[in-house]
Parts: sequence; C-alpha cells; structure tokens
Amino acid sequence: MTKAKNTEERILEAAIKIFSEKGFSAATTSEIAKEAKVAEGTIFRYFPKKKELLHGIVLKAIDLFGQNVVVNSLEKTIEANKRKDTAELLKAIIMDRVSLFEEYFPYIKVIFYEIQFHDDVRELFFDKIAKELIKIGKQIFNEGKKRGEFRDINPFIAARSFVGMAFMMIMQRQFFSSETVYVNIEDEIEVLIDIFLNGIRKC
Amino acid sequence: MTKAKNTEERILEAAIKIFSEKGFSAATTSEIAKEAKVAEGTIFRYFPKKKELLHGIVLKAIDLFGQNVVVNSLEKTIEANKRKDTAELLKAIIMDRVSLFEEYFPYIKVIFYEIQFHDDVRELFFDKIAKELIKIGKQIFNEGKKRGEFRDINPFIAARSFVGMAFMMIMQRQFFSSETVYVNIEDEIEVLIDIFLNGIRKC
DNA sequence: CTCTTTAGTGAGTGATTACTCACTCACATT
DNA sequence: AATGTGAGTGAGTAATCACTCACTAAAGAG
Repeated sequence: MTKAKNTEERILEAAIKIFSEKGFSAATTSEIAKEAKVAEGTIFRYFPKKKELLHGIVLKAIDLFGQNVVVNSLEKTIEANKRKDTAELLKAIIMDRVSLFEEYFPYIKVIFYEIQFHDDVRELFFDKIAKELIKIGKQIFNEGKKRGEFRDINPFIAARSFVGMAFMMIMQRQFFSSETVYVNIEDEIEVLIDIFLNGIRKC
Repeated sequence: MTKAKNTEERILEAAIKIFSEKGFSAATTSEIAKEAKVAEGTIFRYFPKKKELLHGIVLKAIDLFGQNVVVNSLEKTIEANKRKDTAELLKAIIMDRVSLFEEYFPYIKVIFYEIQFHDDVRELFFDKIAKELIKIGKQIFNEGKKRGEFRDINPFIAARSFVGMAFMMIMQRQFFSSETVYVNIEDEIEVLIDIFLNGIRKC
C-alpha cells in the first residue's frame, strides 16, 4: 500500500518532468518508465492510457493549487485587508507566491500547453483553477473599488491583464533569460504591480 | 516551375493547419500530405526532414511579420506621432493589427508552442521577431517619455507587459470564448490600452 | 507450510511512424 | 520522332510507439 502510493507518485513526477521537457506527444512511456525507475508495464497498471497520465498531472495540479493558492490567499486577503491598502495586499500575495510559482512551473507549462489540444484538460482547468482565480481576482478588485481606490474597469479584463503581464514575464525568463538583461524578479514584480495598479487606480 | 512553387506553398499551408491543430509531434506527414493533396513522398522532396517543415513555417511567419508589422508600424509610428498623442497612436496600431493577428494566429500558435522544444526555432524567433518587437516598443515608449507623458519605467518591462496583456486576451478568446462573457474585441483593446497607458503615465 | 493476492516485470505485438527509392509521365529539347 | 529531364508518386522499410499479458516475487492469511 505505501509502496504502491510511492510508485504512483514516482510515475507522476517522472511524467511531469518528461511532459514539460518534450510535450505530451513527443514524450514516450518508455522514457517516463526509465525516469521513474519502473518497468514500462507498471505505468499501465496505474494509468491504463498514456492520456490518463496527463489527467493525473492536471488533477495533481488542481490539488496543489487548492492547497496553496485558494485557501491561503483568501485568508490573507481578508486578514490583511483590514490594515493595508490594496496595492500592498496584492504585492504581498504575489511576492509570497513567486517561489511557489517557480516550483510548480512544470505543471503550469504542461497544462497551459496541452490545454489547446485536449478538451478534457481545458474543462478541468477552467472549472477548477481558472474560475477560482477569476473569483479571487474579482474579489480583490471589487474590494478596492468599493473603497474608491479603483476606477470603473471590468474586473475580469483587469485580472486577466495582470495574469498576462506576469505570464509574459515568466515566459521571457524561462526561454530568453540569456538573451535579455537580468533583473531581480522581485524588482520586476514590483514594476508590474506598479504599472497595473496605476493603470486601474483613480488619480 | 510555377507548379513547383505552388506545391511547396500548398504543403506549407497544410503543415501550418495540421501543426496548429495537433502540435508538431502529434501531426503526421501522411495527414499533411492528404491535406495538401500531394503524395507523402512529395513532401520530402521539398522538406527532407519533418522538422524542416517547422522551420519553413517559422521562416514564412518571419517573412509575413516583416512585411506586415515591422515596416508598416514603424512608418505609422513616425507619421502619426506628429499629430496624435501616444494613446491614440498605440490604439491605431493595435486596432489595425487585430484582424492580422487573428488571420495569422495558427502561425503564432505553432511558434509559441514549439519554441520551448526546439532551440533553432527559439533563436530564429528571437532574432527576427522578438528583437524587432522590442525595438518598436522601446521606440514608441521613449518617444512618449521624451515628451514627458510617461513615468520613468523600464521600457522593456513596459512593452513586455503590454504584449502579455494582449496575449492573454487572445488566449482567452481562443480557448475559453464559450465559457466567458463575450465582449467586443475593439472594446476590450480599448480597455487594455486604457489600463496600460494609465499605468505608465504621469498623473 | 500452502494458498491467495497483489505489485511489479519486460519480452512481445500490431499499429503507426518518418523517410526511401524505383518508378511514371508530362513536358522540353534536339 | 527520339531522347532527356525532373516533379510527383506510393508501396515498401526499419524503427518506434502505446499497450498487453503471462509471469515472478513477496507478503499476508489460513
């Protein structure tokens, strides 16, 4: 039982590694088996089809997301909102999640890229992650709006814009870090938040 | 000769279609052949390896980009900057490129996906497209800065942020259009520009 | 100790893949 | 009319793929 759980975990971790390196289609089950140090047949005991490995990854990501992002950030939102202004709150939330984001980047990468080819992945992602993210975003945004800090901007577009800014930063850092000038990631995030909040703030 | 050029074109167009639908690895040369209405062997006369099809697509995208974006937008930048402010200029440039963007979305999709797996694609993209985009972005930004319209923000981060906002919008529209409320794309872009310019503007 | 169960194995399999090559045939050249 | 050329063909091939299954080993139950 303990051994079994361990094996399944090892297979999933290997799958995440290989999928994020090569993409779902280019990854082979034999390579995943080698990485997980199990026989190829063992994979199919736990995941009867290759695609179920992908589902396993998405489900694990949803789980991790639920643990680390939703609960935690909502708590902080409510707690910190009593003392600080929205800018500082947002900054605190994002900064707190930078390392988490980098740690789970392989998951993000796999989900983000395979979303376009697999409808089931897309639906899972949207229902379990995107909706929650949108909810949190709107919540924070509406809080600031109520206090008169923000202008009257569609909160969905605002939240999506910020995610896009952050996403592009991560992408550039991942793929073109050597070609572009290096800036400390915390400094960069401060700039992002600065641009974004100024963008939606009354002034 | 004319027939030959036609064949190569047809193969490339079929490849773009299939690659953007399934990704490079999941796409098969036989399917591309069927789509292009040539024998499978014909593909390998023009593109000896499957991967050269991918290169062909990237090169074609670079070509289209050079024709439609770089030259055109730089001209417009210089010309329009004499009368309008940066907000209007930016709006004009983006609006003008929306339909172009949607038309060439399969190219963008393929390049964006494969960039992470193929160093050669990455280098081509960076040298021929990203550098130009950064240059244009900086140019527009510095123009506004010189006039005292903008605050002192790293122009690279600013430009990248805007691209990220737009990119996320396109992504959401492509993959989650049915799940989210539909807003006219022109209105959305106005919001994006509004947030962005407010974000970098002095006030 | 025997029997049952169950996790793990890896050689084997049919299907599919990228790629080859001997071939065709509509032309142009002589 | 005879010959040469090269774009286009598609059956063929070796390699590789996801997936299967008869098996082993270990451990727990009786």
